[in-house]
Amino acid sequence: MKYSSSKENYLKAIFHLQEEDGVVTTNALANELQTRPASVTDMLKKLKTQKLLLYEKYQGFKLSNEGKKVALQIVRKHRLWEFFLVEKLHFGWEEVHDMAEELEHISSKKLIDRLDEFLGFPKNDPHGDPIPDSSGKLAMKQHISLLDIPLNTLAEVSNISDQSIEMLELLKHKSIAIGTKLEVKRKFAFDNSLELKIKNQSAITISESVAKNVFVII
Amino acid sequence: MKYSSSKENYLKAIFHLQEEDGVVTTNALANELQTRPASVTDMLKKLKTQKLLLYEKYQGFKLSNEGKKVALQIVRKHRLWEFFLVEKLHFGWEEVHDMAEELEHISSKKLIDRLDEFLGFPKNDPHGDPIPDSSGKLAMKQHISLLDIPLNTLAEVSNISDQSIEMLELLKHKSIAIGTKLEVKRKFAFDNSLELKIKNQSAITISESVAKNVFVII
DNA sequence: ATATTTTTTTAGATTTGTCTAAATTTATTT
DNA sequence: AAATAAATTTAGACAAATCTAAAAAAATAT
Repeated sequence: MKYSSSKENYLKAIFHLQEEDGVVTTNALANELQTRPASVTDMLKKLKTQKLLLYEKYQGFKLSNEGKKVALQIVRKHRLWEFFLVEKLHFGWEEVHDMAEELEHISSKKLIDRLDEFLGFPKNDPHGDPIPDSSGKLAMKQHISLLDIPLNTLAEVSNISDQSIEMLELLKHKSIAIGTKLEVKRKFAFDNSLELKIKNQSAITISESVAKNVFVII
Repeated sequence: MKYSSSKENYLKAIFHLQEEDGVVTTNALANELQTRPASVTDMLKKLKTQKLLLYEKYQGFKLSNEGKKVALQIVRKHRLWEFFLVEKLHFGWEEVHDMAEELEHISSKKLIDRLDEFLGFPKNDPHGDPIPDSSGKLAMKQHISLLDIPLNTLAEVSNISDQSIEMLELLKHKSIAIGTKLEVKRKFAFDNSLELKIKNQSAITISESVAKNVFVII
């Protein structure tokens, strides 16, 4: 079955919001997709007709199994293309998102499976997010917030949950990226700010609000 | 400026028909795009409004300079993606067309220039068609002797330099004519004879003295 | 528990690209 | 040169995805 780019975008957005907040609302979805609530309602009805969504008006909605399957294939495509753009075409991981938004709608499954093979079956995309396998299975791995790791323990940045331009700009300035190895040296109780040490660099400080969006594996 | 996939398809189709036949007709274009003449007329008006096409009703049409420029960028994208699919993802050159039809509408110019670089600035796509450079310049097809083309590369017979009755009789027997598409499968060092494969036919052998008079474009 | 606010949905319009059927223009025949 | 045929265009309709404005339902506050 093939779906329009627009439908695919809805499915992906619902999938992400569902993961994050458990429940998805019409307004939240409209906000995520930069559109109007009325447009969302229109599309929800279409997705229901195609059995991609379980939806009763005013009663909320969530993806059907089929809808989840389609969403995972799009997530897979998005993340593999991002990996390709960074690893092979040498883009920075902060500039690939928009290109991947387009590439994720290329339909051929054979193409994406070949791309996966060409890239060496990567487990995570350049932002640290896991890449679903060919059958759509998503490996869960535990990302821990910087706030929750013990002092003086080497940790590797695996994921940035807030990927706003502003956040990325700040992290770039502090030399923090996916894969950066660091240790938390001090925690200040007053404002929950952290002092970090990155190998071969001088100590830096980040606020609680930044730290809670930086996830690591230890 | 960004154009819809549909507009891009029209521009590309007009470009190709223009190359081939000099003049393009509404019917020919409808046939090429598998659509109806009425739909073509509708689109021609839109393309004119956007100054991509010079068009006066009932008087025929052709691409403006701007339209040609856009068409060449799409051709560039199509051929680079085909090259990528064959060289990097190991698809056969006969199975990549539909995928490239989708990929050619990915908008980022930076992406396609990086891809070009990644691929080593190839001059021709897997079908032998020339790839426009970053500025949209299209290298003129050169006529090369069959003796000088690489193995397993699709070539189209463009010229026969010796047009004696004897030569033409021989070529007729071998089913070789202007426009015939073939590949050189083997070169025998002993007598420089060649083994050729024409689509849908069994392999044939020709001598060096015949081959040097058959020119092709790749 | 009623009033108010917020969220969601409906009704009707708009844009893009397509279609069919009919009209018009151009080309071809006799 | 008039008649016929072919090519092209117009008129009016439709589907997909979106929008605005208004109505309906649910949530919240007094």
